[in-house]
Amino acid sequence: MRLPNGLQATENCQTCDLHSEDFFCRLSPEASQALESIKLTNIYPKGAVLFFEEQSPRGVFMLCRGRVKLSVCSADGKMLILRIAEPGELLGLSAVVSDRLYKATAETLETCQVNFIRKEDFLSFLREHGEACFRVAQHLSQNYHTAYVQIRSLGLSHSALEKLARLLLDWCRGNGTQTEQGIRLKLGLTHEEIAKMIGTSRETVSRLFSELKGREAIHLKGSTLIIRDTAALEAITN
Amino acid sequence: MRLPNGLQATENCQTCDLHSEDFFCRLSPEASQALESIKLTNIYPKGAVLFFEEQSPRGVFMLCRGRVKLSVCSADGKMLILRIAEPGELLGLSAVVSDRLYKATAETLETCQVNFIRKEDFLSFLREHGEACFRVAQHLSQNYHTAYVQIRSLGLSHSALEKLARLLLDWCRGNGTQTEQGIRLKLGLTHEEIAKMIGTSRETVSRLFSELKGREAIHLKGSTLIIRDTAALEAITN
DNA sequence: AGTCGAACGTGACCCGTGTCATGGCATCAG
DNA sequence: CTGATGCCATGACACGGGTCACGTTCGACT
Repeated sequence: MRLPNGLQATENCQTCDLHSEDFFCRLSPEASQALESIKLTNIYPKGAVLFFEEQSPRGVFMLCRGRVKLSVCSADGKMLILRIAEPGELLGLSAVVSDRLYKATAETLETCQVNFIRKEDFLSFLREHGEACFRVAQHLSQNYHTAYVQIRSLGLSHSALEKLARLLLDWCRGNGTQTEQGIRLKLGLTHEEIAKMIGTSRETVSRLFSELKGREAIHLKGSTLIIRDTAALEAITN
Repeated sequence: MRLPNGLQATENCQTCDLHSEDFFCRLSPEASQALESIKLTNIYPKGAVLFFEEQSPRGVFMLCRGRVKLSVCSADGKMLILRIAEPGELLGLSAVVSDRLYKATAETLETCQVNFIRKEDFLSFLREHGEACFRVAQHLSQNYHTAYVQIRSLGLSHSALEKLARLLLDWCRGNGTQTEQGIRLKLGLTHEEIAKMIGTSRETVSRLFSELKGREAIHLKGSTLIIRDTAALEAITN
């Protein structure tokens, strides 16, 4: 199960499947309680925007249920998706901590449960709870790491095929389920969105999927994708 | 002046020109003293490697004097420069905080003075000093921000020219000095290294500089570059 | 069933740039 | 002076992939 209920999150993190970097987990009872008292729980429908790029930060958003798309946009309308945030993540964290503008736009991909904490409340919470502060640092480290992975993908790839292969292998680790035919995973994104994740065009993504199908490396049926030949993908990424 | 002496760094930060995100500044006397007692000062010659990509972290490096190149390398030898670290930065921070491997290689570009702090010492220092912990979070935020800028540059640019223009404008903000002919800045990197910063080839960088000279946007004499037409560069970046 | 819009597939064309190759121009050691 | 080395400049060429165009498939709704 995903995080079952925001209000109980701090008590039952042993039983939920959130990653260990989840901010809720393993806080002391006092810190947990302080956090409880300053957070505001909201439900957002699909397509809602939590915050916009270049907006001045109002606070941080703890994602409890649902996925959120984080993207940036250039002046001429070209868009790049930074990542898809999963439950357990703290969005807008670096903007609040370093008192800068939000650097990305956060849009829900499905119905989401979100706990909002006002900037001032969050900062004074951090000032009083050193342990939480350390967890924030770890969370930021994690963000930095995913940014680094994307930089590698964008900057070191020789072709769009290589970037796509990297992305698919990444998804395997996160959401893949092993079957006898290969690793199966549900891709909840359109070709258009995949294109925006690897900085290429929709048409190219279509063509690359065709190519990988031709090479028998993958198999597509509807929105379920089966990776038949992991080694082939790894060979592409060198 | 740059950070004049590692041992006095915490006392005279008011007078040094390090950025406000500098980790040394504005710690309480107790925290400063604790930091003093666990740091080890070293001098490295040009070309020395502080740590390698994929190495397990030994500690963090406070850069006091000199510049350090942070780069990543793909399996087939292609290299990408993440950024050039300036005095005041804490290198290897995210690896130590989140207990992962170093994600980049750090190589000195010139003679550098560096304070090293062992991982265990640094973590227990953070545990005992909440204020330092918050500064670490801010520092990581800053790192995340520069990573984000690079992602924008790599992912949203339509051409190598656009990426180069972005890089030059970036340098203007950091190291540029206004003159009557335009903004002058010393480029301490070879074309090869510039190419590795924007993910292109050395030849392309040469060609692009020629093109910008032809457009009268810049002027090159030796290693000093004069930006004659900032607006032209901004137009390129949209 | 039919209709409509969103998402996907694929061909044609052409610009940008990676790669290879060659040569100029510094600095430095012998 | 001469050769070596590192850095920069520039031409030729091939190819990846962005863009435009059009057709197909799929699911949602009436």
